[in-house]
Amino acid sequence: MNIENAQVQMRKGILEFCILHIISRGEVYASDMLDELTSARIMVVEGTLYPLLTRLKNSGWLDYKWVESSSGPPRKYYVLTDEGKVFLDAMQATWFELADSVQTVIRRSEEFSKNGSPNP
Amino acid sequence: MNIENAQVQMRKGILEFCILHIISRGEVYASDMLDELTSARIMVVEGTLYPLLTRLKNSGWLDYKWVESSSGPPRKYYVLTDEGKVFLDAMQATWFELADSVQTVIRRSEEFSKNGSPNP
DNA sequence: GCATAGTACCTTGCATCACAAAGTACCTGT
DNA sequence: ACAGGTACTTTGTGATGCAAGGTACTATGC
Repeated sequence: MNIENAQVQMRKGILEFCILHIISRGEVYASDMLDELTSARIMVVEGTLYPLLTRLKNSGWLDYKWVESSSGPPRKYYVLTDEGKVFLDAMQATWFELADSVQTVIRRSEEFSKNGSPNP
Repeated sequence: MNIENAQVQMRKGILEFCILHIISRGEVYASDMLDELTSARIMVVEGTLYPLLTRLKNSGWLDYKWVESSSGPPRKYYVLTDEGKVFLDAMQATWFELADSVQTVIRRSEEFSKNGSPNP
């Protein structure tokens, strides 16, 4: 295992959360999402995004409609369903808890290297 | 897919980072790690932890030694190798970047719901 | 018309990994 | 011996990120 692989692992699941967030703002299609994620320095490729969108759709959290484009093939514009909004809220709570837990672990290591074992 | 599954996905890869952090403080064995992770509200079970430790060992980031216990079977006490320390630093940088990227996505959604589209 | 390029969406196959469940081995107390 | 607790291991399953290749539609150039 190398650092690139580890980075990929660390991002798993969080992608889903970020994509739901982006769709929560309004109708978007896949290329919009890729642009937004890229600008937030979260690299995603089509082979990851499309199956993920299909899964979220099949779970009932997304819906989409075909929209004709003036320059190219039609696009799938996605929106969040009401169930999807509930799910997104739950994911956000999970994210904050996780970030806090990781911060706890990091803080303890910092205290340890400053003071020696903080445990009595 | 349900919220439990999504939470599991979100934690993937981050577990590895947290475990390396815990081992970085000094020699510990598996039950120590489980206690520490549980107290940080990161639930892990043996079936996850042991294979992960084996992977990290095989990657050269951990080493261990058998230590006799005064009450029970001998224990494997793990320590970070020099390579492991370098890897942990890289993982930590990745974590902070990822947390920042996610925060960026969340912030944009908040701005959107306050002001409408922030894009000109 | 026809070919080329660009855009958008989809599918296949592979490797990785968390987890549940069952198993192995060691030590202590009775 | 035997039961109970502790510690480490293994097997099988399901989920999923991703690379690579494919399909389909539109516009442009000739």
